[in-house]
Amino acid sequence: MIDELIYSAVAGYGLTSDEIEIEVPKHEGLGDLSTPVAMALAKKLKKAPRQIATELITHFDGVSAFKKVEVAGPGFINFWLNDDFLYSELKRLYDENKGYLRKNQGKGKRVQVEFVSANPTGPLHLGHGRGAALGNALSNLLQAAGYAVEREFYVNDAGKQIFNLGLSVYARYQSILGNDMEFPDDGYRGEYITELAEDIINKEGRTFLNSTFESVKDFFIDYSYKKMLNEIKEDLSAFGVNFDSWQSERELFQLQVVEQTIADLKSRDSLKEDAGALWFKASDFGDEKDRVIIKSDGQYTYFASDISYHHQKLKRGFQELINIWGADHHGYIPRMKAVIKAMGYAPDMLNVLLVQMVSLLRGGKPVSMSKRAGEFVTLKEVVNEIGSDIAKFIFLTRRADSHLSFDLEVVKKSSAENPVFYVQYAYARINSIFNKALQNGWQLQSFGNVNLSLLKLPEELRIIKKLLFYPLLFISAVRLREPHRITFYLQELCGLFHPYYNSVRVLVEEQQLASARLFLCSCIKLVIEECTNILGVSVPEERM
RNA sequence: GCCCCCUUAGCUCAGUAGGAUAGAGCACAGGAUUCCUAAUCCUGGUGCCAGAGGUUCGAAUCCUCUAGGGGGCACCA
Repeated sequence: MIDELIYSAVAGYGLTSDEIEIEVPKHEGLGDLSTPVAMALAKKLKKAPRQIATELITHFDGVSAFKKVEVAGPGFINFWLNDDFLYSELKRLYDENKGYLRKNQGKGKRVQVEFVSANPTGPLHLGHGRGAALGNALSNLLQAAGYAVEREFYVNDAGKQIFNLGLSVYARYQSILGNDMEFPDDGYRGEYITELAEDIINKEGRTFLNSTFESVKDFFIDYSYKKMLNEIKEDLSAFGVNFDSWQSERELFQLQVVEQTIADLKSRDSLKEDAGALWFKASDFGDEKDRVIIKSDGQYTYFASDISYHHQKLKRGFQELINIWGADHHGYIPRMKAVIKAMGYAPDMLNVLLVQMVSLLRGGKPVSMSKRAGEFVTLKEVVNEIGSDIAKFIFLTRRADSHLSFDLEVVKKSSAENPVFYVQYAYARINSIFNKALQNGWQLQSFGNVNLSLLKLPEELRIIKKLLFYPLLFISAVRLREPHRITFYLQELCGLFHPYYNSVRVLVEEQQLASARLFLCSCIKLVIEECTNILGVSVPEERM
């Protein structure tokens, strides 16, 4: 690999490869690759950066990969690659495929990615979809980088929200059957509550008409949340997002995990009693104040089971915990980190990625999304309307931590607003070239002695470099835990392919040249597949 | 009041382990199809990187303050 050549040259200066930045310069006149490492070393060595750079480049004398190595600007080292080197690397890319494209940064490290984890008190909304798309892509990305990834959905099937759900359905049930009762203030009001109530009427009739909620609550609660959870599973599955495990909150109580965690914290002297409640001394571990675990009425807070959930995650042996949360939970991070610290683990084992709000427009007008009021756009509706590929791609063309707004009408109507088509179309075109080639009697074995040095056009060399530099991009996407970088790369790659397709014919008369170009197309196809697999977006085999 | 995030072209957004002349798509205008898919391509220009200070060889990127937008500050979940 190219980066390794550079690493080895600088090795004598006591830098690890992590500290050596390699970048693709913004302008072509500045070389194919570049490193500012001499400038980084300047402080350390107390020497002028250009002087260091001038020394460094002597290491590249006679390295056949480089056509030219130059010191430029304040001390950049710019590299121009030999065409022959590009061709042989491209062959390696084709032969080794994923082995070439991926870098094993994880080395088997066990990472859990917990995402979505929506309360099963209603359907998934669009914001959940963003979390789902991100969690899914991030998991794929880390997996590709050699991490042992487990995807988990935490099911809040205990506590007050579930209770409210059951109560809401109960109230609706009663009122549909003519028993007028006041609807609970903090109840859920969506249409789906009525559907649940009607469901129960269809199955059980008027059985519960004169029962108090207390006497039938288990039935109403369990029926309702299980049904909602099922719908959530179906919606996610339709969205193309799957989990390895679903951790039930209830189970944590039943298996006494919560008690054990509290006992553990007690033994570490991290708890205190005050005003009849049990507190976690979060302020000892960097949080701004202490937090209640058991209320003075004896009830556990939500925080209690969350603590034990994370405790259990750590005990399960994960070396890194990634939580994808809505940005409205950001205030929760310090206390969770405090818990990790209190339990004797490094707080940076917990990595919380915040996903900002999604605001949805329809024809320029905002669509409101309040769950309680029952007016929200569900993930399902959006997926039905625009498809999961478009939805995912839009979510993944933004940084997680930036507010996102998109307009359903715009996204639907104007295909140009859907960059995913641009990518899919490139893929379909490549397939189409191959179909045509096969019809013409061309055979795959032709790659055996393909002569890549026929790929001399500037467009071709540009594409080859783009392909070969994918691993650099991959590394930084993994390091930063930012799948959206893959999305942008993909658009750039296709942005090179389409013009090429338009101006250069692949299946030319001259067999050797056609073969070389087909080879190039094959490599583009491999990389598109790799990227879209990570993003969780489909690519069409055939005509679009 | 305190805390977190955001502010980059008309719009939607990239670019931040400090690096060279800050990018893309859309929108707008004109053009391209005897030929592997026109959901494509080509040609047009746009920036007080919200503002002001600071740190240094170098700042959209780091620090401080200000303004605007969003979110959070429960013995709720």
